Amino acid sequence: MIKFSKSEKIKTCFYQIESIYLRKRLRNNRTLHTNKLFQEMGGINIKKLACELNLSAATVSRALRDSHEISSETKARVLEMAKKLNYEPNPFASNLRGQKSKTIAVIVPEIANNFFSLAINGIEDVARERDYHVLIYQTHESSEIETSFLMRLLSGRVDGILISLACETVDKEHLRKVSDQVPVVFFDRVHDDIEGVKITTDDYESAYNAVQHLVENGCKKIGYLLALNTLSTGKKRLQGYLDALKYNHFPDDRKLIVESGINSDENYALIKNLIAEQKPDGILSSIEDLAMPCYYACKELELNIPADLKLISFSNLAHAELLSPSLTTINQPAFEIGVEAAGILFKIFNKRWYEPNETIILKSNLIKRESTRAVF
Amino acid sequence: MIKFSKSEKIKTCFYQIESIYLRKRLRNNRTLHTNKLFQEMGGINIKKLACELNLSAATVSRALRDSHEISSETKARVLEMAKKLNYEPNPFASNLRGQKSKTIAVIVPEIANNFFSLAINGIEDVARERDYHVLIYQTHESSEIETSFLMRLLSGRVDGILISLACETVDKEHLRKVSDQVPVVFFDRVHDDIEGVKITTDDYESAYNAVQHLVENGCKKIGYLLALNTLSTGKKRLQGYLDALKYNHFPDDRKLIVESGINSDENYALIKNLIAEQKPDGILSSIEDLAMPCYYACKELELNIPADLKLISFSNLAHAELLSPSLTTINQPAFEIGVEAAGILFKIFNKRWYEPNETIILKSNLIKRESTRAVF
DNA sequence: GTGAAAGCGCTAACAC
DNA sequence: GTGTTAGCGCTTTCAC
Repeated sequence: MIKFSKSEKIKTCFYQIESIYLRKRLRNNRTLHTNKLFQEMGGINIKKLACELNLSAATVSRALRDSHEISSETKARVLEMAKKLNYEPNPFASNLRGQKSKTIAVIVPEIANNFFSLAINGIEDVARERDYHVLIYQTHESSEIETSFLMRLLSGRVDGILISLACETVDKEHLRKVSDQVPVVFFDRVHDDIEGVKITTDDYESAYNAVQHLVENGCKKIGYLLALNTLSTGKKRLQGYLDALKYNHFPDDRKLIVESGINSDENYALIKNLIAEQKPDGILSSIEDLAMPCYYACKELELNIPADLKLISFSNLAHAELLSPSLTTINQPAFEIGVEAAGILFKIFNKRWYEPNETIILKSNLIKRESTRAVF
Repeated sequence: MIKFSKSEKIKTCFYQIESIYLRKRLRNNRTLHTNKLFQEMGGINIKKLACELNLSAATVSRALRDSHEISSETKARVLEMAKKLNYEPNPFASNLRGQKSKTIAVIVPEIANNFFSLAINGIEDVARERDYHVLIYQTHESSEIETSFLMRLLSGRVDGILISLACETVDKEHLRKVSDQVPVVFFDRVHDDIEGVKITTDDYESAYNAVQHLVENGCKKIGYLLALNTLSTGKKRLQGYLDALKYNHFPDDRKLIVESGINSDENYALIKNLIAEQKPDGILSSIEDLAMPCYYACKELELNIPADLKLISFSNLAHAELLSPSLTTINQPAFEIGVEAAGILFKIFNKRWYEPNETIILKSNLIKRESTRAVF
């Protein structure tokens, strides 16, 4: 038996692989695949690993997946060599074979948003625990982009999808088509009339309680900054506001409701106009982005928060405490929503989820601060 | 010639595929791959598409890639049918074949951070333009997690990597190994002694100018909240601070430098201690997370910002303006960094980048606000 | 201009 | 306990 030194062994392995190709090339009289030889020389794959160990690829594959058919001695050898050569199985090959991608997709309107980045944080944590990969897509609130992402994900690229819908969403048909083919879990921004598992917060109750909080602290005329109204999420917040007004026998004055415009300049103008014209003494904002302009508008109109106007907003601002004045917020458990949504997706993968149309509702937190303090 | 209705045609196609498998199964006397038939009936693939069009898979493939060999009439037919059947090529198959994944990875310490979420926003925008997918990983500042992500990406899962290093990073060896095999672009949190393309901001100048700004507004004793000091990014900020002190003939007092601790409670204690004991009249914070505790500490120590203590911080807080008092910030162009980093990665892909060791420096913006206002 | 067939790297089925 | 082989869906090479 001839003994090889390590480097000689590697060379031998390379020549062995090369000769296979050369033989085939001669046999078929074909040109070699453009960069095949280069690839063979470059990356380390299961064949080379097997060659190095004088084993078959199948055995190596089994050893790496800790199959019971393989002797523990062989397993140890394989694992050691795999580590030494930094071998990582090619995911595309195994995915193609096993029809599993070990990847989930997260589709959100914007990443650079306190709520969504916290939710993604939660999702990524859960995914990492399970050695899953996370693809991120942002729709910028465009239904068209959203649909195109969904269509691109139909091809088996991901095992499941977590989605928070764009405001503009109308195309429910596409959503249904997708969720027929790949598990989808909706979070926060949902549509009640689309079937599926949904994780939301108690939007109705939160809005209702927010109004109650304003009333208790002396508000008589409460405005509402409306957003997400194409989604169930937004509709519930609005309904909570309206029902709370009714409960307090406040008139239902639509002029007190401002609907978010097309950009932040327009929003600012609309909000300033609301405050100047209608003179509300309290405002509930259904999203954080509409609460900030209130601060600026009050500054410009020389109104004092909370003396002249009390403000409360759905928000995941980390530093609401440090605003001037500190902002009373309805704090959604964004991280937990991400964890929960991802957790359910994995349960679906493992066939441990039996409620294809369940809605899980997490509780938001009303954090009372300066902006709604009673002033006598 | 027999004509089929559409549904009959589909059935025929299915039976045709089924019969292929059944024949093989008989021939080989093997059991059918577990879920093969189900798969065949489920997803739409190139074979079924081809079958539907009475073409070969090869022709369909070429038509979809707009090859010049295919007649425009055929192309049109294929495209139409592909659209009708919602056909999306299986990415794992094409990736396996073409050794391209159309995917990039982004590795950051934390997603839920204004700077990183903005950078990811920029990256995602560029990726979407090019029909690339974006994988997200967060290291939570752990070098171990970072290395394990990098190793998992060695297998060809991604065409390139964008990374902002964890503070804890020490394992430069692994980084080198990875960047030998797959293009890597570093952004913001970089190590000068690792080779590679880097996108950073003018950290040294920013810190230097921040100190100058404090001095100009009357500060005589300026503290520094130190972070990222294991990285070049942090070292440059510190050096900027130190050099500016020297320029102003301020003593180089290490007691004025507080190094970020292991958690936010410890940070708060350290910072409060610095302010109480050393009584600085100005503080430069090298990261946003250390600036916020200053507000709380001043509140507790009954010190006024900016009268007793002026504060300036590296930060991408959207609402620095609304803090009380509004915070003077060194604003990094986070979105642009993301765009730039992704842009360079794509240039590398297209072999249009020839500077494997270049550092691109974008300018940060000093935004002067209340927290550093001169008080006389 | 189109079809047949090989092969990307891996793993399941079967053989021994 | 290990080796051989086929095939995941796609693209490319060669044949016509």
